[in-house]
Amino acid sequence: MKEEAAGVPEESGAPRRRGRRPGGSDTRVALLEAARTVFAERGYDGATVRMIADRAGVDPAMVNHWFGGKEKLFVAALDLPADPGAILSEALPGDPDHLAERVIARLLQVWDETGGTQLATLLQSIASHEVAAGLLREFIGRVLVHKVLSAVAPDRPELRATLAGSQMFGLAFVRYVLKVEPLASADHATIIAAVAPNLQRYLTGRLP
Amino acid sequence: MKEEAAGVPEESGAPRRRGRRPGGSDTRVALLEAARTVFAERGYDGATVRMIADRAGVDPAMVNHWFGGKEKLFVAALDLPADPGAILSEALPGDPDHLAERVIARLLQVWDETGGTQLATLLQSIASHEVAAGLLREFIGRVLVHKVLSAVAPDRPELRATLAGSQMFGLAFVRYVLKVEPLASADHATIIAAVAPNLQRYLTGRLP
DNA sequence: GTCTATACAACGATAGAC
DNA sequence: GTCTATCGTTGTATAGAC
Repeated sequence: MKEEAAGVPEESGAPRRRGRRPGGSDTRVALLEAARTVFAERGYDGATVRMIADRAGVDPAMVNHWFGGKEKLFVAALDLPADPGAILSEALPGDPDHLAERVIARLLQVWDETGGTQLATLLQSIASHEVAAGLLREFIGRVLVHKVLSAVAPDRPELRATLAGSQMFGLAFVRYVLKVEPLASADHATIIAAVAPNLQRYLTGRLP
Repeated sequence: MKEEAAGVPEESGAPRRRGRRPGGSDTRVALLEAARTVFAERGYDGATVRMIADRAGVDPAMVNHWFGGKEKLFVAALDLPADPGAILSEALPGDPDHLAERVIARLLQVWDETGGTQLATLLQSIASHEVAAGLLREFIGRVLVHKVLSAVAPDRPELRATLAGSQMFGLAFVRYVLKVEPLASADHATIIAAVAPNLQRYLTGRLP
């Protein structure tokens, strides 16, 4: 507990104005951006509300005011590095036997756009937090199964989707989070040639 | 590495003795065992030094004394929930064309032994902690590459190892951490039949 | 004037260090 | 064992938009 209210040891470089800000500024958006950055750098537990508020240049209490707590802010900030549904829709048209190649190529392209850091964050968040795990579970079940597989494969779409998801999840994790060589530095062509046949088997091949 | 299995007592209900312990007992080993249990149950951040010390029946200060801090204890404790090297060695003898089946079968057996919870926390620790990520990186590079692949496949052992690792990592994560159905509840035979051909291709098949 | 976004202070909890 | 730092959260007074 702190009782030293008399002395003023605190010196902030920039005096923050109290009360409502002038019309232009938007605390909510600033918090979301800061949250994405800080969660990306430190993970869920490592990121503190105070860090995020600092980065956004606002008071920590704003997190509660706008989002209702750290966890809710996390969920709001986890607003997808790229829209997976859109990516899959793009890959669907064309030869079904080469669907896997198109999917992997597009995913690698999107993942590498930010140097993989944004994806790494998402994966770490998913791994370390129940809420994020639930989000991914829902995504795999809904988008992957009913959007892709029902269009190309008749039998066991759920099993195919989870198998395909496990391969892509593992690939993403090893490449962008764990950064194991040589996979971390391999070019897209190599990865596509290596992984596409396996993914294709999960999607449309013969399963037990 | 194996530390001597000196009579390590279970913690439950044992009254805490004071002063120097009799010759046979080993605080270091007790802490390591306690650390494995607690890290497995709560993850890295969720596990506290006090919990571990409590479980080991020793003072928290012993963690600093013997290991120099929580992180160092973690590294020391993460010396295998089940020995992957041994598992791979067991799977090596036999028809090389069915190596993947044997590996997956054995891994599933070990993973499921604890209901998957121990594996789940290990994976989460790997995902959320730099140290653990480094450990896995080293494991994939050293054990997988030089122990398995050099015995069965001549070309690109590192790439094969990382690809195989990504598939098994993804499978483990989706099944035990994310618990996505139907993969989470699928029986071993189904998973083996589904995944083994893909893993086999990474291990010994034709690669670009 | 009313409403609300804001800043500041402090709380109880807890974990790691000494 | 004790101490200290810091966490997420809450209460409250205030400044500015409407």
